[in-house]
Amino acid sequence: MTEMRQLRIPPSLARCTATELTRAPCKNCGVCADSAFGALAPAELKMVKAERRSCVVRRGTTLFNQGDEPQGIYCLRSGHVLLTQTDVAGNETGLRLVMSGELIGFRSFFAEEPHAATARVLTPSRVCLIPGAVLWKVLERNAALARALLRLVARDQGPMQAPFLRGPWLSVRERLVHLLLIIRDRCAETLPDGRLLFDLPLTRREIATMVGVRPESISRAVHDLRAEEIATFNGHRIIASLDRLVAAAKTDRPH
Amino acid sequence: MTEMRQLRIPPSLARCTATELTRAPCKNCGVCADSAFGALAPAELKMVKAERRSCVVRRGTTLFNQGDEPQGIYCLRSGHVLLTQTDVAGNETGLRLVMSGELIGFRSFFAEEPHAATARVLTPSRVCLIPGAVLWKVLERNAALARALLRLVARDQGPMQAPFLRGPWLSVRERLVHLLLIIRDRCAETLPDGRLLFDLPLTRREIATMVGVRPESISRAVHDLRAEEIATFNGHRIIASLDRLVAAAKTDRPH
DNA sequence: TTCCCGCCTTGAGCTAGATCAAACCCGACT
DNA sequence: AGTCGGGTTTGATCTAGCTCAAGGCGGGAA
Repeated sequence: MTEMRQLRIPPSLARCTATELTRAPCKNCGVCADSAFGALAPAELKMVKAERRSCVVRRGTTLFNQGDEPQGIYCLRSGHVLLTQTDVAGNETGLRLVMSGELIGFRSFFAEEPHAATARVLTPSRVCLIPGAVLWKVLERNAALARALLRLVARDQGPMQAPFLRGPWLSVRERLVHLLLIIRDRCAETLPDGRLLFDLPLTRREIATMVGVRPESISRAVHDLRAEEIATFNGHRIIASLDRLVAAAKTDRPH
Repeated sequence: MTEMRQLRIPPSLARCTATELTRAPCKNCGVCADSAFGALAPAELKMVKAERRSCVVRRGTTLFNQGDEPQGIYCLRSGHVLLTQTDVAGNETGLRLVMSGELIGFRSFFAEEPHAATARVLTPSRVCLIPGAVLWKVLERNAALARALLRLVARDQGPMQAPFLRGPWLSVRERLVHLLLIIRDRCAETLPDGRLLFDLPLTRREIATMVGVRPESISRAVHDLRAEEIATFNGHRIIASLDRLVAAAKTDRPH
């Protein structure tokens, strides 16, 4: 318990059982080098590596909750995380589906505001927390990192937040198709027969938050897509034909 | 004409008539000091002031179009600008209503991508363009500016882009009410009798893009709001009672 | 002045998706 | 095995907002 506080693990993680909150040394991790932190000089990278802490979390854990004060930036070394925002009436909106290798929580951190979203773990994940203090220290003297982070934050309003995905212009079926196309390059693998395999344990409710409709509507849309042999949803396996997805999208995704 | 090219005025501005494209010296302008550029040292501020150029543009002018390559950051010294995004099918979405004193175009500039939106002038405006080269030069050595700009960009996904404003959860009437509440503190003045006055020449169509519905629906919602004595829309004048707006919003705006 | 074009308003119908409800499936727990 | 609870499916109904269409208003140009 004392150790956990030392690690600056956010309170929401304190619920984790001992087995999943393994302290991991975080050696030889290339993830950070691939992300915006590629701009770091070796000495600076060493500073970051020395300070950051990693842990393993299971599905359902929240890395942080809407309203929490940011403590730093999270780096998702493996697994999947869903960022959602809930309004006062309790309506949940999916903002971003985070894949392994991506950073989490940086927007609120740099906005210097409480987290505007909740980060919930979808699949067993290994997560690093890079404390804010180190970040500011390194930023102080590395202009290239500043530029890389500005680019990261500026590009954050990704495709999943594209207004056209939620506007009244697309049917539920089209929105679902667009969603698959949007996350395709980051989380789908191509099967030998050319079809796409998405391995994500998304509930109907979670999908619904991402395209702004009700879960029942997703059920019906899924049914339609199967009937038209465009895509099948079996548990956490989604298998789809790229050609038919593109055809069903009708209007190409912009930008 | 040669002078205009010297000024690095974007091509979309080249359409302006001579009278509105006045070259203004941009002296004694406090706007930049109030914005993120407050982090600048006097010498750096002088660099920026030396390089930037200002011009006066009329309603309908576009500062830049979706797809254009960013040339720098615009500073709106006076007037109003609407940022919109259009998808391949021609559906327009209003992203941000820019008020005087605010910066424009910084997101795409720092994303180092073509502009994702079009900036259209709503009321006669005076605009400064701060060329990208100066920005990078100053950023190189001023970590405080980097932090301020990170904050600016991170906070950019403002309330108008809040998902709850477009989701299926709010009626058109409620969305319109929320829109007024959202822009209130930045563009409404309080009349002697306590009511709010918004002085903005917004067409029904422009309002519709901001809340993601059809112009006809706005017409009907406006009619309702007048009937219920919540707000009146006369040309470019919107007069509303704050109390009744808040009551009509039902669910308080989150965050 | 007249014409014209774009914006606004209002009406009438239609339809996609929300809403409510029932039944089913399945894994976790006792 | 039995129970329980959450997720899913499917049906029936309802309604808000889209769509199309017609008419009015107003400002700018010839």
